[in-house]
Amino acid sequence: MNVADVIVDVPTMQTNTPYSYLIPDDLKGRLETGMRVVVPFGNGNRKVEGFVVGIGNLAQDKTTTLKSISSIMDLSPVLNNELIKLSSWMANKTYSFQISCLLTMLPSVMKAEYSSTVELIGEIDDKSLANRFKKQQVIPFDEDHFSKAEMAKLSDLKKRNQIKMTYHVQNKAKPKTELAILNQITDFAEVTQEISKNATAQIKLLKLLQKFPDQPLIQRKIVNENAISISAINNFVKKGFVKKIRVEKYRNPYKHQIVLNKPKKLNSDQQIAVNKVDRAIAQHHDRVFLLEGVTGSGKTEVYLQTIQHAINDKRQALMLVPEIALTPQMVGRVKNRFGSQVAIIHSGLSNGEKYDEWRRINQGEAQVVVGARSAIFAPLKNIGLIILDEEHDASYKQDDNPRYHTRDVAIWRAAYHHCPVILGSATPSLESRARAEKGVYDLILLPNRINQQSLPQVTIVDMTQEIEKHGDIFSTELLNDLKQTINQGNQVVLMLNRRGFSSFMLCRDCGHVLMCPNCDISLTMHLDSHTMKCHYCGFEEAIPNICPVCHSKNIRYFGTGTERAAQQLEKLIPEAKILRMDVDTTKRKGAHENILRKFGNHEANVLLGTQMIAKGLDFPDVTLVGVLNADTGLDLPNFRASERTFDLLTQVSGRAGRSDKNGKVIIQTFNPDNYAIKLASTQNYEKFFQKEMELRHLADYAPYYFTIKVTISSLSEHQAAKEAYQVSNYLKGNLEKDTIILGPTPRPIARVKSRYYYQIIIKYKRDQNLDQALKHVQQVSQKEIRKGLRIAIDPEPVNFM
DNA sequence: AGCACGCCGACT
DNA sequence: GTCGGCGTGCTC
Repeated sequence: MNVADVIVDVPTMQTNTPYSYLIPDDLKGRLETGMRVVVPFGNGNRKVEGFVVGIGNLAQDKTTTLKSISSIMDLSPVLNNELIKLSSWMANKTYSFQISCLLTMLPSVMKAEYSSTVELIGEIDDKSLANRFKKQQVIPFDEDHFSKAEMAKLSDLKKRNQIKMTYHVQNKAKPKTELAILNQITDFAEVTQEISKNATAQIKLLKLLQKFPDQPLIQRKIVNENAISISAINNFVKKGFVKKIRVEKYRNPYKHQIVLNKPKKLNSDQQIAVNKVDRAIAQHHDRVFLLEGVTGSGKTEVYLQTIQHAINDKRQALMLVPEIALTPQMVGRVKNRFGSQVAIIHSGLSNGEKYDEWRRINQGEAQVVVGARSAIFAPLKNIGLIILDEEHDASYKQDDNPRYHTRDVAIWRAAYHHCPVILGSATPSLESRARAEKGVYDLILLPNRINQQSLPQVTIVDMTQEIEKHGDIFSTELLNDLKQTINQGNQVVLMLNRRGFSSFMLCRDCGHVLMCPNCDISLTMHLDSHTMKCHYCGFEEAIPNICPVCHSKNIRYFGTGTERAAQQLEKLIPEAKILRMDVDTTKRKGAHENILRKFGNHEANVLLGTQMIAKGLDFPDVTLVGVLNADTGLDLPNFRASERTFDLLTQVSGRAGRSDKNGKVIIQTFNPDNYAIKLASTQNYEKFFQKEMELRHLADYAPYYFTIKVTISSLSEHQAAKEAYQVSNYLKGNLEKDTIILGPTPRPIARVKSRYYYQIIIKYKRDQNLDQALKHVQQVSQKEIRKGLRIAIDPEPVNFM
């Protein structure tokens, strides 16, 4: 056991494989698989972080001389075998580097920080450079801190050994540690002879060591629990019988004095669902259940009770929710049921807090983990149940490398742990629902709202008939209902899926539309910040008074965002007290909770927001929901546009009438006959599913075909286009005949952050050559990649912009 | 990624 | 003639 296989933190195609390192004697016995290490890599004395993925003996046929591991970064492993296996599966499945997968599975503080220093050894004649070394011989090396001439001088000095570069790998993850001792004795009989008979403390310590010869013993515990003094321990250190080391300090699992909520009584549908899942938990069966329940049907109670069963079975539960549904309301329900056994991972935690929570889970102190996408990698060791709430939600797909889908990872982990998965939704993804149809998943229906509440009454308002009357935002019907609801003391949720005040500026004289200088997208006006903003790259500039092209004063702003809607509504209904909730008002930490708390306390009667208000909110006094423009998602260049619209409308409608009061929903649209809008108004998922399946079948899209999006981008449009055609030609020549290749085409928003994007869509049912062809593409384009080209391979993309 | 090696153009 | 530009290969 003298060699460790290490995945190094060098994310490239060529280094995407384990490298072998010798384990130096002083690290033997301490190094374990799953630990992070610092290793030398490449020329000079460059050091990088790496993950030990295996320990073994040096293969006989290895002729290369191996380098040695420099140091260990962790006191105990941060990865178990399951997660190491998962990372390699994931890398393969998402066409990404294993190191990227490993790093996304862990809290961000585990990614090392790199820096380097230069030490002056000889003399330098260069004046400016000599100045830098005036105060000290060792200075930090930062490439853009030195001029080009100085850099040249430095590399020259280095060649002549006049300076020395040192590379540092900083570990940002600093768990609390405490002193422990590690046994060094091999022959206990011999040592026993050596110790004087009246040294009682030493004899006691020796016996303790003999009992646990291989594990570190915590000094504090030896002193407190065995009544052995520190001086006896230090004596042993002097004699070389033990070595002092630092080990991670384990938190005391605190017992929370919290009144736990009792399980609620289930209706018969819920009971059937719970029973089915329970059976799978008990039988260690990795079954996938699709729990399809209308909004308000009590899915959460099913989750909570099945989680309880996993715990009763001495196993753990993992519950995933979309980030925006991770509201205090939802978290509260889980915490109140399971108390201190719950770990919550949400975006509001600082990196340090996330690390603490992660360690708690890793130490086995949490039995239930709740979190958004990345929580699927929680280091639970004995999972009995995995839940994906709102399984259709787009946020479950990671939009950059590694482009994994949480659902796939969940199913992989469930298979590993032999436990069931619940995919819950009122509007399942077509893929999941189709799988349930085929019997791959087990379909469980919750067709009724709990307590026999009726679904809210939904009215579709045709805005093409309304536009003349009140500007273009509020229809007469919605205004009347708003007034009525507010006067009755009830509350309203209004959704407008567009941020800002106006979505674009148009010059009436020359037709110029103000665009982002870095992206092919118009700038949105924000009154809050008095700027024109780009929603893609964050560019901001002052709001112009005149057209920047023809200098005409005749400029107008079009398109309505949440800001303008709020302003208009204040004018139209003065008694409306409005809370606005969108990316702009929730940026600050805790702002999200704040807004919802205020709304819950009736400090406002209208909650106006973007799609982030559609999910999970449960306010009993909301009796009216208004969708100001149901069309925003419909014309996106995405084959899931209808699905998204149906989902969004169904979700937001579900916010109305959740207690004993009846709810009403008004959907304003310019496409009153659109099937997604019509069917959402009756919450008819089944019919929508049938209709959408027909269309997907006709257009050869999911779930009938798998999709892969290949995006080629570069700062040079020419390079991107050229390479895109080369890639597409290669694929056309190497994929099977019934695989469909669309493109290359410029992406719908062809330029973002000054990069030009081309994309190719591959649609296939089964293609044996696909994997190899795509890997070939990644391999072959290395040259272009060096010149700034990027190739992103995205299996089952959710975003086409 | 980061470094060395090696091959070509523009300069004291 | 040499210096240094960048294209290419390699890292246990």
